[in-house]
Amino acid sequence: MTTPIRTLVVDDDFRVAGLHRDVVAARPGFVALEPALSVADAQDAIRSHQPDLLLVDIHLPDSNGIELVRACNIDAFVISAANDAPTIRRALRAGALAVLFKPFDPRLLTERLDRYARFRNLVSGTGPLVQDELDRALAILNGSNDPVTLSRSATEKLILEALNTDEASASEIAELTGVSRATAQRHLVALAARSLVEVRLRYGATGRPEHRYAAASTAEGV
Amino acid sequence: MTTPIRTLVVDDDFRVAGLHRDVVAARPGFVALEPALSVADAQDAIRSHQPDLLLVDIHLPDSNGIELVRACNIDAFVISAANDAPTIRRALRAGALAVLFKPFDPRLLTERLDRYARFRNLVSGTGPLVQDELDRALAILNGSNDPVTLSRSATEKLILEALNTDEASASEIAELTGVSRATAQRHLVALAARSLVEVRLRYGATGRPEHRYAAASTAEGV
DNA sequence: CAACGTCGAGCACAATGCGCAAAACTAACC
DNA sequence: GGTTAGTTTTGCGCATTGTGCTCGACGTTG
Repeated sequence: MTTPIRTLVVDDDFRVAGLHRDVVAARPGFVALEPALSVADAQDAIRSHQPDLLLVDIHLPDSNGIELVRACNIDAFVISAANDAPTIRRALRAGALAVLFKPFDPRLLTERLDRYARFRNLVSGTGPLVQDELDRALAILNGSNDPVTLSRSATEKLILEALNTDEASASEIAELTGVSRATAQRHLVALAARSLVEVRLRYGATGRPEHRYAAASTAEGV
Repeated sequence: MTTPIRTLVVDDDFRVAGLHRDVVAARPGFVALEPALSVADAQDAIRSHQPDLLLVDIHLPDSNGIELVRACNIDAFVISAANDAPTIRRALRAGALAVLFKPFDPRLLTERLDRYARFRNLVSGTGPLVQDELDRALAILNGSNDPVTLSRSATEKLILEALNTDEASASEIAELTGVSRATAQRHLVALAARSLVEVRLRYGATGRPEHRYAAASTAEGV
């Protein structure tokens, strides 16, 4: 497979769109088109550039990303801040090959892109497929073969849940979760490094400034 | 799962439609509607009966089965005599949850129906899904051939009995049962993957958090 | 017979908690 | 203003515990 996969990000949040475009651009075998910030932009870009893959946010200013996916005969991932089951079912029925819940670790997108590339390699021809080949391709896209190295560890999940929508220090999270302060801090620092958590410093008391952590607001702003 | 999955077969070949309807009708948890022989028939049946799942042949006399799948917000399998890769890609982009190549062994349809039922069970709620849950549901639908049988080996039975109503670590279960710690853990992990066992992490001691296992509560029977 | 699945032993290493030193702040003092 | 002391928080190295994996043995099945 020598032809790069042209990928169009469709998201009205300029910063998120840029982040996802950068993830795509960094992937060997992929070419990232300039993101589209609306369905109308996306349709223009689709006409101009014939992308092979769309990364479409559900909530777009002028329409619904799911309808865009349904209407175009292009492979697509749906990206969603909404994670209610009915929305997800609608996305799958519209033809989404994957659904990713914001905010997600960029490595999850990377992994899904790689899976898609392998899937695409198997179904990209013009000749006949046999059932086994198709099943294998779909298993690559959706299978559970890979160990859950890219999903959040149990402790990470616990810490993110403890954060909820509040801001907290590492000590407070430690008390809420039962892990030690040092462990909570280690995880929070790592999550911040991956942009899943935002950090703010609190001054005014004696001693070092306290790091306050909050869940990343990229999803909440949608 | 108490509500049967109403399933509509859409195929212009009366005999094949009847065959597939019979496969569906024979499946516990499924109700087969009277097959539709054209897209127009199908649209009538969809309005009258609100099917949960369509089995749609691509080649229909008055239109294209893929367009029917695309246009309706209903879970669908596509059944196809055509097995060229471009057609398959179109079907997947239209939202087909599975693609089956005619002629196929009825056991393949049976297996795919069962997978769909389990997938549906996981995504049928109205509440939020997390990424892991969605991924697991899709893996069930399309994953490699994990025979997630409900039968239990002797060792599994032994371990479940040792769990009883208590919470225990793999080491503790190993001592109670006489199997090795690694084997106990293997089985407990597999049981957890099948939602028969619940896992909780215990923090506070030096060293990795300890996985504590408990028999799944009866809430899983919903 | 070969193939396959399960098990146990042993090992590497992942992930935790502890203890402590350093960093970084505020308040007090000169 | 600058300097120092006290305090709080961070960050790190180390020891410990638990997990996950490999590989060979063994029993079962075709």
